[in-house]
Amino acid sequence: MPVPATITTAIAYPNGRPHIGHAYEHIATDVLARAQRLAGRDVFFQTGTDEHGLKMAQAARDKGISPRELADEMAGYFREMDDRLNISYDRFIRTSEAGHYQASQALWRAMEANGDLYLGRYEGWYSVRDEAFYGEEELTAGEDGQKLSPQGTPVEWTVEESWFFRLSAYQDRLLALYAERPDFIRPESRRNEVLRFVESGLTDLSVSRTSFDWGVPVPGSDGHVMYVWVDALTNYITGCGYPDDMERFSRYWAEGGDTTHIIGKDIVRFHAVYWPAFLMSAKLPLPRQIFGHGFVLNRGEKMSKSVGNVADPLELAERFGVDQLRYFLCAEVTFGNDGSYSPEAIVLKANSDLANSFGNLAQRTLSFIAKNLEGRLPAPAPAEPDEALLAEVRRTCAELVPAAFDDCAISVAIEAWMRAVFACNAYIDTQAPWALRKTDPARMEAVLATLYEAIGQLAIAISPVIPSSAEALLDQIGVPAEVRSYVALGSDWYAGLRASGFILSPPKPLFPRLELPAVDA
RNA sequence: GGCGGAGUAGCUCAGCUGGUUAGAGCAGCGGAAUCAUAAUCCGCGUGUCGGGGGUUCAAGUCCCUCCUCCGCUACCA
Repeated sequence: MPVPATITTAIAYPNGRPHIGHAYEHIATDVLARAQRLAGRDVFFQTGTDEHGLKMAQAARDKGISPRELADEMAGYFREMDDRLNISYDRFIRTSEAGHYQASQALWRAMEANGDLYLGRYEGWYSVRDEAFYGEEELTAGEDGQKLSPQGTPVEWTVEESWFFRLSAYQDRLLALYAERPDFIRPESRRNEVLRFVESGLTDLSVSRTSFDWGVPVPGSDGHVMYVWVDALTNYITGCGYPDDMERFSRYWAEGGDTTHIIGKDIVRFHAVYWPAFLMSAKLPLPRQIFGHGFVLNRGEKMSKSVGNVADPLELAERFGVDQLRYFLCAEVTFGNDGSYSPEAIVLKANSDLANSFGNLAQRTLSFIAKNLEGRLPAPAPAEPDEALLAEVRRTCAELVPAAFDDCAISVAIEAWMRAVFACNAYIDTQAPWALRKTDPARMEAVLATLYEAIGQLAIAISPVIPSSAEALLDQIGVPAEVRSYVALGSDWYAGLRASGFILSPPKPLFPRLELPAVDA
């Protein structure tokens, strides 16, 4: 029995509404989680929102509401996005939950007990108006010689009492970890950056703030709240039961367990350096892998509010379809690299792969059966080409695709799947059942039976990416729920289904062809 | 500045530790077929593998150098 798999997105910082980048991360993670479930794993998939910190406090103040009110509102948008995009999370965690405060404080105490926390002073250029510290190199000089923040507000040298985490003590252990487990940080390029960063020397980390109070209180230290990353990272173990439900914890956050954090490349350091150091300090197990994915760019350009090219994922889903959007992002973007999106690209990809290749394969096969056999399932009589096709499809669906998903190589899995779809279309053209209809009805049935089975396998294989479409197709062709998994792909459901007297209803197209968008500026 | 990555067909990219005539998808052109969502199938690429130099029997694949782009270079998250 394989060990349980814990898989997480980063928790989103909800000082604004979700954008396509959040959607991308959640979709990709969902695909990986669904693939693990199909592989028979016990999966715990967590996502959520990271609600503390200065920016949230500021955003709330700007809107004239409390941070908690803002968090409630924003968390709702994120959850709505996840639900709309068919994200199969098991837990949507919010860092403002009471249980999370307990977990964060328990982690804090554990680090403190290990001697890694000490009270010190944080000094730097502080802007009262921004409520933020800035580095010397970020400052500009005003007219009168006054130093100014990047926002143009005056800064002054300020000393603030702060708790520090003895990160410097973990340099060697972290380097040993990276050396021992080359796959701890992926992809390779991110690993190199982290290695270089840690090799260059680590300084202790300021882990508390006194300048605002929207955060988890530091236990036994009035006026201090935890640095937001300390409590944000803790979300992963909160969701696994820490510290109260250690039975659950031992299942989903075990030593030698299989935890994967899917995160954006911009926050790799927090996950690959701070987080394992915190866990080592608290004597808790480490995740197995940190995967830093790339960004989705709008026509090759970074999205920003000021440019006004921020894509609303729900709008895209509404316009093109949830599965079409999911498929596009997974197929078009090599996981780990940046990718580019445009309405034309979505339409092109969805039409060519889903509507024309796979959807039409199903449609032409199923409608042929519905018309010519009145929906009765055709009798198999495997000849060489049939066996060759099924062998290829089975190898793709039961081996290649799951292996690629397991390796977080989402687009590779889809490419393999597409090759099998192409093979089916080539097969149907070569065998030409429409010609066999008059010349050799038995052979025609054998061809159709082969295709029927192949289509079922293909639908199961791709279901993590396009879950609702795959499910609709599998329902349509009567594939029993219990064989819809990678582990059951070898089972002969077709014979049983046929013996049961299943009648195929006339199919309707699975993926409507999308129209190329009118020039939308 | 330091460190790292990338520059391969019109477009998006694959090419692991160097080895047969450099590949895939999309787009384009030609043909076939007509079961199907005018979808499908077959065929078609003389690409200076960013420029230059070098190592080697052999380099997209290693070394040097130059050009361009990107990332990291710690306390906003």
